[in-house]
Amino acid sequence: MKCITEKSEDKIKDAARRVFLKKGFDGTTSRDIAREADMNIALTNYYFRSKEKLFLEIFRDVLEMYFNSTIEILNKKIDVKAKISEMIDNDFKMMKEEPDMVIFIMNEIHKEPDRLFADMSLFKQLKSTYFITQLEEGVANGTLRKMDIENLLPLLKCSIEFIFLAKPIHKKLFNMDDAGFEIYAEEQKEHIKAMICNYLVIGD
Amino acid sequence: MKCITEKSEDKIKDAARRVFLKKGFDGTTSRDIAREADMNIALTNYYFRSKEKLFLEIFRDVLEMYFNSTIEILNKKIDVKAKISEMIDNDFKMMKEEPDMVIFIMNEIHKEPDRLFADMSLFKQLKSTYFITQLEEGVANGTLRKMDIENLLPLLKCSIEFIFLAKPIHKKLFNMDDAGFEIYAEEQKEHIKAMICNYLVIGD
DNA sequence: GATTAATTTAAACAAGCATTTAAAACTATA
DNA sequence: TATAGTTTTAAATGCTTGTTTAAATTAATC
Repeated sequence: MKCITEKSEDKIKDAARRVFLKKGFDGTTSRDIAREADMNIALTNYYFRSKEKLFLEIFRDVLEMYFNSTIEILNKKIDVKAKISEMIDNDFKMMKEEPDMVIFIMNEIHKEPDRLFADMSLFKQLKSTYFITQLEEGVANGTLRKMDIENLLPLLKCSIEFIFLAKPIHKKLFNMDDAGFEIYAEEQKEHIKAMICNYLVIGD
Repeated sequence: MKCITEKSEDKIKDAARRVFLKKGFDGTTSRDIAREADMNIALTNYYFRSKEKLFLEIFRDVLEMYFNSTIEILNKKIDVKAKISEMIDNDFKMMKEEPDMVIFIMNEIHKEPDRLFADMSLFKQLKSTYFITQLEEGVANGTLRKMDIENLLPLLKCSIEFIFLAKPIHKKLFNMDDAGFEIYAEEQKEHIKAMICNYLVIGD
């Protein structure tokens, strides 16, 4: 992944990504980024023209990363139960690899909803996945409860993402260390899979 | 609620609460607060000594507000199904009244987890509610699935809170205006109640 | 190897930041 | 009404912010 001699532009972008994800746009200074990248403070503007433009580039990338794996799974030719399980596993993996991502996305969109318009194509893709067809077929078959994608998708996303969002609260409230939290999260994951399938799949 | 002549100290605190909730600590300047309160910029420091101290007072209040109604409901002498329903209704109401609250809490804790230590008593209260006894009794009875409070509580909280957290995304993704979102949220609320009870209560 | 272009640098820029100052304007008590 | 205490004010504090400058250094082209 990492080149021997990473280009300055990429070095800055990678560093900025790390800092922005941790501290958010408002909490990050140009000097923070330069320090993290180990580069001169003027180079951010030389390559990206402004802090705002650099941020928007990164935000676009992060949003894409957040949605891409989901879209991929939703289009897989596997049955609904397996798909739900994989969706949740994937979210779980994502939250472990990029624990700052979801709170970052939610917070930046909350403060400036227009930032969301960065990439419309992602939304179009999400609205035309094979999963939607599967749900409709299942309802017609009588194997699935009637439920719109609008209602099901957030259920799949929220449960895992929320416990990572609220990780500090959980650790404090239930006296867990990081290892304890991992065990707890795995437990929770299985509950969620069972609960959603239970509800969606008729006669499960 | 609002006095005819609100004391300056309260005027500043109320204004600061509004601004902090909307923009977060980093995104809020002393001048923002003074402008919102329509007061001289020096008065914030006159009454609260610093922006940080004012913030911590407000953060404590918000955290208390977030947990208090939950604790109250968990201690009610009503059956588990009714309690779950009321918990979810309460979260729903809270998110409509204070849409910025949850993202604010999550974000500030994420950036500075030590802020959470502001009020330990809330956590103690949460860990000794009547609901825990009820769950244990239900498991002993064979009426409830074996499930720890650690696993159940986040399920109750996450589903409603998450769709409000991600409200801009939902509106954009599913082409909703504010009215449409309200209808959608009500729908989702009923799904969540049914799904959780379905899973928890044996033979439901 | 000289000349042009691209990159990096230290220093400076004005604007905005949280906070402080000291004087002014109130309010309450005598 | 005079006096002491509280509250509010405009102005200034020193520091940090994002961004720019112009010179220095490196790389590329002939």
